[in-house]
Amino acid sequence: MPTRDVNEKIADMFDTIADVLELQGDIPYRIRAYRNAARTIRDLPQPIEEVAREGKLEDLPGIGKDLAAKILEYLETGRMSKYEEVVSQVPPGLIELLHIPGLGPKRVRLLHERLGISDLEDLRRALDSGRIETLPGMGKKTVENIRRGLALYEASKERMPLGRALPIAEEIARQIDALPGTARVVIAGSARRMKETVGDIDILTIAEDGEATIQAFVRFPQVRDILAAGDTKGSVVLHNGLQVDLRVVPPESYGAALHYFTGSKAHNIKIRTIAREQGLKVNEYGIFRGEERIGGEEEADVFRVLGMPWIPPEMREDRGEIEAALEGRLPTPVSLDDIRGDPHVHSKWSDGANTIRELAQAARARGYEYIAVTDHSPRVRVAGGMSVEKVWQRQKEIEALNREFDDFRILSGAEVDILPDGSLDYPDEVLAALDLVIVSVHSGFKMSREEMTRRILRALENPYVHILAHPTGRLIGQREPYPVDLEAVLRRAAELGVAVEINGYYLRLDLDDVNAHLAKELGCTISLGTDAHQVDHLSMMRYAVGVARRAWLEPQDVLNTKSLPDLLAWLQRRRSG
DNA sequence: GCCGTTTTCGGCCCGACTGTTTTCAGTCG
Repeated sequence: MPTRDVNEKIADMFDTIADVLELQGDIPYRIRAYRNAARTIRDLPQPIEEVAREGKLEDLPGIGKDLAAKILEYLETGRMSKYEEVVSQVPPGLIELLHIPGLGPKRVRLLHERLGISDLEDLRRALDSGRIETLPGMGKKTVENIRRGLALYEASKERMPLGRALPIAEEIARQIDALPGTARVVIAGSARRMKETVGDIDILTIAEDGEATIQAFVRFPQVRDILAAGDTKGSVVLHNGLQVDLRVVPPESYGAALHYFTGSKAHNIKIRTIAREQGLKVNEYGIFRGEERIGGEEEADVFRVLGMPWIPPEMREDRGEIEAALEGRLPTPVSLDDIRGDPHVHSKWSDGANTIRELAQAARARGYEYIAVTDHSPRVRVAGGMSVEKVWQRQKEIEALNREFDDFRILSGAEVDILPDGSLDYPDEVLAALDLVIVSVHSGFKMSREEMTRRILRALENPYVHILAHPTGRLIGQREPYPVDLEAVLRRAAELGVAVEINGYYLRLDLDDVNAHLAKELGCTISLGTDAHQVDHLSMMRYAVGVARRAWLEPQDVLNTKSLPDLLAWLQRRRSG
């Protein structure tokens, strides 16, 4: 069975080939070609084997005759001779050194050729012995930078989940905003694009006195190390290890700089290429025709001069958004304002921290029309799963609460465990009495791909099921997705009218952006749920929306953009049909 | 190595910062 694991594998091989070619001083354009191809394959929603089978490898952007042949070779033989050839030419540990900030191909090569440094351990020893300073072009400061780069690399091998990093960034932005002379402040970079993890935080500001702003910034209490502090740029590492860069930009360049520092890099490259074709130049200072500045104060200027509408940051990954914008078919992605309720919330009846009343009040205060309280079923013992008896008791409480509200509705729901054989953890008569039934896998992850697929497919067949939650079970930075033929699951869900979830809990974000896009293409309805276990978690809806926007989902693709009457009709549809 | 209503060769995004350079190389975003 083809899987996207193979995509990852081939993308990694191409990236490694690019690394080695860099070390060998090959021409930059060939190196870039490998990197572009790696990115294309990594972002591909379907297994590359399918593309290969249809003979469409060369239709993929950045894949030509040569790379298509290499992919085919790997798919057919399990090996790629170019990869094996280049990898055998360098010591295995040398490639990793390229990933240390401050070390590029030239310096790694110098270290290797002159000092015999071949891996992290060699580098650490050479730093301690002071030998590196004897090399040409390696002064004390460069060596010190490499030392810091090594520490940074080891400390931050893992990127920080967006749900941790964004609140930290927002707090720092607030502190900058409170400084005297700050006119504007905005978070840019991958955090603005709502990428599921971020490597560092980029913040832009317009300030009267750049130097004073930077000096204040590097003295914020969260700061552990100051990496740079000039009059337009400051760079720090916080106590939690997160790197934050602050840039002071002039008002006339604000929009151009915001676009530039939001990225992604691939998106920016394509924008600049298109600008060049039109005889324009786009950089972080503005948009220029010859010497003449024709825009740059607002971000929309960048897109307008190139003849396209403003593209939402979450879509700027060079996954076709620029072409879509130019052709006037850029979707308007779902936004937080479109969300009318939260269909996945836990109360004290299972492992939630708050009462149903507290959850309802918090949801109502957010402007929602409804929530579904979806406590766990008994099998999930660690989560205080509800016995059938408790389901009936809870039902009474919900009915009583609903009589108190005339502009808000609590739906009685459950997150029902999918047992290893694919049956559900409540009998049908209980499911039938619930307004909204979520199903999900919480245990028995270690089955084969075929068994897991069969298990989930069987659960979907139950006519009382409305939503499949966190369909891959992954936890960012903690647990890989369980093996499953996700495409088969999504296909069947679309046929049966079962919605699939983008779980907004910051460690889940499951489905992810690529799979959520695939789900849309296959015709699935998608439910954005927070899986909140306390009232504060209701705010994680913004992460679910972020993933949805990265997946190009529009309001009509999303279950909980429906009004309460429309939602109730949708919930009834499968049961009555 | 890819790509093409400026096509099959000759391009390929581009500026800043840092350190060590005496005019610029290496790295980064």
